[in-house]
Amino acid sequence: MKKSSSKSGQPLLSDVAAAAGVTLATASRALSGAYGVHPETRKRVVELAAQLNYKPNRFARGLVTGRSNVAGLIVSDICNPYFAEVARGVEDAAFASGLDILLCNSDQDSTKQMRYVNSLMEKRVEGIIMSSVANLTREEQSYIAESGLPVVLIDCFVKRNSFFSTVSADNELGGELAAECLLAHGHRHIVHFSGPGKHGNLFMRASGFLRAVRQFGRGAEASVVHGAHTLAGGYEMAKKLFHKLGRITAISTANDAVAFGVIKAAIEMGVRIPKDVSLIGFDDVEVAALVHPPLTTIRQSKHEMGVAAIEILLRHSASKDHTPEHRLLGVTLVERFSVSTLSPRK
Amino acid sequence: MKKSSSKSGQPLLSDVAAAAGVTLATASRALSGAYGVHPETRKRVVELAAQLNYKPNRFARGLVTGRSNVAGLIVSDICNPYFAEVARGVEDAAFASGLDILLCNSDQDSTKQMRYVNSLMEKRVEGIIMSSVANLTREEQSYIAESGLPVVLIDCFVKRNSFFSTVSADNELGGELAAECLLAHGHRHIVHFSGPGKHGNLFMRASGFLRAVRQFGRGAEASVVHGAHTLAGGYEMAKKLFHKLGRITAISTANDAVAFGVIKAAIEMGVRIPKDVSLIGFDDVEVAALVHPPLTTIRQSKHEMGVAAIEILLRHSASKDHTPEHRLLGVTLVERFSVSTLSPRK
DNA sequence: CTGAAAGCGCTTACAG
DNA sequence: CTGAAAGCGCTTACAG
Repeated sequence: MKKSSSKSGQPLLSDVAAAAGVTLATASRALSGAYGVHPETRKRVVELAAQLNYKPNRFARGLVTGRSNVAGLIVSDICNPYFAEVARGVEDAAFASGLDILLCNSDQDSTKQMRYVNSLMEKRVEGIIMSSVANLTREEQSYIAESGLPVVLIDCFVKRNSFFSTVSADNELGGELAAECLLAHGHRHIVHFSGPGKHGNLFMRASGFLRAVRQFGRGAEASVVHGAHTLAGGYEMAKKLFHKLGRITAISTANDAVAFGVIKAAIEMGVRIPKDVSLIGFDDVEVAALVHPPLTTIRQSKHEMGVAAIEILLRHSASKDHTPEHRLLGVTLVERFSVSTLSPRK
Repeated sequence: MKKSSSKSGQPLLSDVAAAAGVTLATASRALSGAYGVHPETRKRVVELAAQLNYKPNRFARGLVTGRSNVAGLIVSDICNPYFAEVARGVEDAAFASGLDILLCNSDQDSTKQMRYVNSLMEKRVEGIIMSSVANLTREEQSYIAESGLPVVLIDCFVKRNSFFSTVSADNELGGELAAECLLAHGHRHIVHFSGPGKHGNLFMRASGFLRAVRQFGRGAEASVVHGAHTLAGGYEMAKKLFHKLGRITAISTANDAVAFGVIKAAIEMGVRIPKDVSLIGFDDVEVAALVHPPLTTIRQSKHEMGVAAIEILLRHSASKDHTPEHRLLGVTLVERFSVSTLSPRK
């Protein structure tokens, strides 16, 4: 007697039920671990399923349960080590809970991002984690919020956000720490390379930075330059600056990627760090310790942030209560060799 | 009249059909772009669907079509920039074709990897792309092959592979290029830091390397050290080596991550690169240009490899012919500042 | 503890 | 060009 199976050739639950001499219902219950199945029966079904290489069709299951066991993760660009580390945290926590992750690169492009959001909704994901995404318009926010899908934003400030959970580093404090470090080393003419004007969390870093200079700088001067918050952006900003450094002795950057761009420009133009200018980054990405020179920077807990995001997502997808939850994670200064000490009266 | 909708609150195709005054079948055809729908009708249906925020339930569609429009991507660790760049290529090509990507980190752990494979199969993915995965046993290979799922391996050598498509860099040539570079700079006592013994593509690099030394080295000596092919592995191997450098003047590594580990150890132990030892990597990851010193390395086309993998995957998932296809991509030497020239008779 | 049956929300022959 | 109906492969009340 030939075994019946789907047109795809895959064995079906009915195949294992038949083999075990029970009905579909019992086979289903045995496999799902539900109560009310005789241990013997369960054992037989489970064994047969394994033997036949039975794989439940998730479409069918999803159609009735409404659950996908998949979460969406939208990052700007997985090639940026910062996002890679966050993604790893997300993925580790997800794996531990039996969730799979759909990866999306937005490139900070809001059209692309909304295409992904819609695609994720069609796939009935359990929720969406967005890390430093393109700015959502008010309409997009409510569009997503109304869908009822749990959303958690990682290190992504949204104005008047009443919809989404967030997990962030303490960006303002980080900015302050960076400023204090530079000040403590005697720098009094400082530039902060920030992201594009409206980028929320980078704005927090800049404002923490400026506030600390104003507060503790005893007249030290700090200015902010806006650019892309990428390696390329840092490269551009640094090229321009290096042509006329003037009295500037130190650069603080919105993130390590920008700092790497500064380093690249410095190598090309023969500017020595930290002899000619000091440099401090933000993120403490793994390679920060390996660049030339090893980068002094502000560390944030990227892996933990990913893990926290999954925790919140899971809690929300399990209940109907989606009250936003906000988590703020600490930051610390890690000193390496890109900041030099200036003699008091330069 | 209240609109009927699913228990999840999402509007259904029947809602838009009703609103448009047509049947389910027509609504479905209008939305799917199939032939045989009056333009006017289609227009009406499409507009209503948009207006109602209708999102097709992919479970239902998948159940009948058998297609998911999702591909699986298994990498060792997305935090390794090499995999991040490959993943980006995969993702870009996938996005262009309307495919979504399920990201899996195997950590080179074959249990974890097989758990992922099974999970991907249950989700009826269009195929699986594996990048430098844990070694598959013969049984695992046929298990996967028998499932009929298209698989493409990226830069991952499998012994006597008759099942899976592959896209690889020309690893042997890369090894040769690295050796020739070192030889040309006068080095005659060289160590190659390879991965764990059995790792296929790294083995190719090592053997290309050794062959070139033998062939063109006029008596130069090269030895191979095996370790983890990660930053940590490179760090370990370098620490050990730096304690007794002996006559060694150059190190070649299986990949850039290992080279970064060597750099880390060098910084810690006060070994100067390239003054005390020269160093050449493999991959040409973005940050290779930024480390201390900027790394001379072998470039492979990571993004292109990801794109090629999706191309093959798509072709195979569209037809029933899964004849394995093999693609070999070129490599080039990129010289930076981590290799110094030795005087002839050291 | 097990079975018979309905139903999840679509797509797709088959008629007309 | 459109409709009525079957069916994709499961899970889950509802009975027994």
